[in-house]
Amino acid sequence: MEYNPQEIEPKWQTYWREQGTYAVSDQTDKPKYYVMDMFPYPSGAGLHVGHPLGYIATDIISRYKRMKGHNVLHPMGFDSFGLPAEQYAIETGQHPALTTRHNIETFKGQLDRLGFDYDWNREVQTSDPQYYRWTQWIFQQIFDSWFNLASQKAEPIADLLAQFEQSGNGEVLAACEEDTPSFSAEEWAGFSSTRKDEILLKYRLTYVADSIVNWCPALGTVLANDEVVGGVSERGGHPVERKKMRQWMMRITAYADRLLNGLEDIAWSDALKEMQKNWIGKSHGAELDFKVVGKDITLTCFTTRPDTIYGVSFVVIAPEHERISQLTHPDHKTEVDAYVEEAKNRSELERQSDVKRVSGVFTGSYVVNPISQEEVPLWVADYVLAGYGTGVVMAVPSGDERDFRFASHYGLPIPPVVEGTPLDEEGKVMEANPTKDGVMYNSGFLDGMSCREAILAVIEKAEKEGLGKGKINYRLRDAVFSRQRYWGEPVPVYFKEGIPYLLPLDKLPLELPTIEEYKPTAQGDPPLGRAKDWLYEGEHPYELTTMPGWAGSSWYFLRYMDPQNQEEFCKKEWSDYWRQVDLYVGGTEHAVGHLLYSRFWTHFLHDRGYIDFREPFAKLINQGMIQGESAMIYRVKDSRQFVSADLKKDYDTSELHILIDTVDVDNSVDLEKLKAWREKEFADSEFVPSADGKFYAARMSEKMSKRKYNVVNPDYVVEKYSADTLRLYEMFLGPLEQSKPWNTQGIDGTHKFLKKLWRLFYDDQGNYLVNGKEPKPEELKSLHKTIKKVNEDIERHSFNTPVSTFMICVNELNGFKCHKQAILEPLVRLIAPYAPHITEELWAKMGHVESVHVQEYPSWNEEYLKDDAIEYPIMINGKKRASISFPVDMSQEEMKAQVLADATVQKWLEGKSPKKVIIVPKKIVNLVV
RNA sequence: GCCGGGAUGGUGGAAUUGGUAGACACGCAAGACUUAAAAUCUUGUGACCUUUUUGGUCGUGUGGGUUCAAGUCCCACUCCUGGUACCA
Repeated sequence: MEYNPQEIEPKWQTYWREQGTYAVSDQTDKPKYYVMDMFPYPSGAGLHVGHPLGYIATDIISRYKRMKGHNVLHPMGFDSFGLPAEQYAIETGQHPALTTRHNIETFKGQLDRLGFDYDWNREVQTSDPQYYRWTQWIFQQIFDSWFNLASQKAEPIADLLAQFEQSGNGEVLAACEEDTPSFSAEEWAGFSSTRKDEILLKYRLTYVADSIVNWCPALGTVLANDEVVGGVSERGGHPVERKKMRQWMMRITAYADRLLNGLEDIAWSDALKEMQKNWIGKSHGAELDFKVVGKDITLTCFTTRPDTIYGVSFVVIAPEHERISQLTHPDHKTEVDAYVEEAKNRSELERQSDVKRVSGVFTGSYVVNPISQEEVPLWVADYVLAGYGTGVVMAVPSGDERDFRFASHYGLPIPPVVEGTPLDEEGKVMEANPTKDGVMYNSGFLDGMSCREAILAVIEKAEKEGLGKGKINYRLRDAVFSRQRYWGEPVPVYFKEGIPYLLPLDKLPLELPTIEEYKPTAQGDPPLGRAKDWLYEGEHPYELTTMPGWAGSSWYFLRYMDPQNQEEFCKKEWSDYWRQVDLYVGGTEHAVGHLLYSRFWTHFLHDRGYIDFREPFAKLINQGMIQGESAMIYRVKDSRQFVSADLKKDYDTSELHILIDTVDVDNSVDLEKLKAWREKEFADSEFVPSADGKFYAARMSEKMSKRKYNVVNPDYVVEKYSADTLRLYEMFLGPLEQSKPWNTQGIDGTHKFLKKLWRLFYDDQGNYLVNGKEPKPEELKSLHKTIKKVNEDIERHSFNTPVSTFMICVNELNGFKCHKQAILEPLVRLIAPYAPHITEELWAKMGHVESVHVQEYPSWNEEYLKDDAIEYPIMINGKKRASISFPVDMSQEEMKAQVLADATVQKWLEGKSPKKVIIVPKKIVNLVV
């Protein structure tokens, strides 16, 4: 009887399903453990070998913790709203729900074949109305809340309303829109109800506003900042424009400080915390008011360096600034208008690609430095961003590199104000000095102060004289919550006189309407504009945009706790039991998107009392990407000729990805296979081979992608080897966090290990070898050494090292010819989390009825690991010269005496006596002569 | 530019607190079994030197330093990689 995974793996998968082996129990006396993967988007391409990496790790932890006596929640679901299904729908007319359902079936089939212990009864799908009903419900709670800056938390809008009625909004400290008017209780009482609702909307945590958004014409929708990478869309790489649109927004900025401080309570990598910190971008500084000469306008500038106020030689305003036309002197109108127009037409990509270009125009106006009273010119330039700070910057060319470049280019003065700024012989500033280490000069009352003192002095003076104030600024923007798409959650509101109102609770879920076509309407409305009677109570229009992809994924970890609940999004009893996710595993691509948004929603739900904790994910591991191996061949430009990779330097060539399967291990291409793969393309091509007659391709590691023909599907590995082999191999490949290329070169090693494990139970003739003999000390030692190391390694989340440890143990037991039940039983339990199928089979062969996966995980006994004696290497001046065995309980003095008396040591000492003898217990003896 | 992470044999990687660097696996080589191949098993495998050796020298990206002892700690640099950027 031999190891036959094709037979045993499906057998046990069926058994687990039928027996409900992994059903999550409701017994709450056990300690809980919640381990979760980032749920996948069910793409049409199915699972590739990169997906399971994290899934295998959480599966191992899940099985390990269960065997350790925990009640484990290890769920899986699908982030099933998204663009690809909709694009496919536009092309084929097929409803995205159908495509999605089909893809999910494929995914689940593939996942099951790898033997994961998910309890599918707890599956969630974000596109399921029974799920998005609660996404809509949470949206409504956010709509029904405002952020109280005094208490630093979200509170019900009714409380705010009560305050307005009692004392107006003069005393209210709230995160709200900047154009919110102030009013007294009497004024409030006099407002129409529409006016009241309009004002309340400015306070809500989700609100409608005209804002500048990232518009992607190719995708026909807006994108969040984290969905735009380097000026193009993250998905598809299409150009993105800045456009002003009326949008739903989420007031995540109110939570900026909370999200920043919360990072201290969670075990995430420094790299990831750093990314979130940078994204939030907190900076301390001041806002200073510059009066415009001859006009009744004040421009407020944000600066982190108020100390350099005497170095201001001009002020710059962003071309998108609203008041530019008022600020432009009639003599300069033509130039300014032309500049503003040009800036508007530049795409984000263009703007970012020539960052070094200096451009700007003088407005003809002057502003007054509030501290020095000096008049300085006001310029317009696109290096100032409208979206950050106030859109106006006080330029200090001696202290800021960009200001310096601008001043040099346009011949503006560059007065130095901090000692240590590099000057030439004539006393001119040679380059900007952005450091804060120095003493002020040329700076009026600040002279002689350090930068840090001067910063405080300027803020103090500005606040006393009403010229400005200390200010903290954030890079974080409010999140755009509207997508001009069909395949997303409908927003559960209707509009009356242009003001949004919440749909009554009993009308949830507001389901997606059926439409004929998924394109935008002829008028440019989103696809929902095509829906007939998309009206509340037959007259009030519903919202036409849908929620973004991150809505459903921001709270899904809560739904797993109570997935079938029809009354609540999650019963508090269950969120109180399961609480935070103890271990969350997923890719780093969600560092500032999903991981920030779901922290935001979790903080919010906590504020409103729905859950008892603020942070969703206590520990997070970013698994590395498994890269695919691509193969490239080289076509001579404008010809049908291809040249072998080693000859490409002699030609002008272009690169072409080919199917990786057509390339042999030595990189030579099987031309017959290649032609069969793409008959039309290669049939009459000419292939110029290398000197040895073979035609070579080049290989490269890059992200797996359908377009690069380098996708490796796990099903293939499961068929050729086994699911257990794949699981072990993906772990064995290296540390979980590390990115690594997929290659199957070493996969034989892990497969061989499973066969060796099997051979401890059966010989080649199929005889059952396991016996009940007493184990020998060396066998017990080998086993317990292994148990100890594996336990410790899993506890510190090192998933690769236990595989090696298993291999060493099995090799040793084979060497001992040990087939003893007393040794093999714990061994099988030990390996079970890594290789669930083979261990289940072997466990059953040993006569057990109950699954190995509900057994206790083995723990070690130090007794078996004790050594009578330990061998110490003896080093003389850093060189190993001898090796002596000492009993464990021997004193250091005795050891020292023995070392010095040893014949070999004496020979090396050549009669000299050592200056120092260092004995490190259980490690080493070092003699210094 | 700024902020992270990293660099160890032919390859993937191990070394947990500073204590015999290279575990384990792949690959390669030799051998056993076989008519043969596959599979399996055994042995060897960092480099160089040497008069065989149980010998010597060098060796964890580069150059310095601390230490009895450095892949590990400190300083400077090179390269790779992830993030991010006219953020004032």
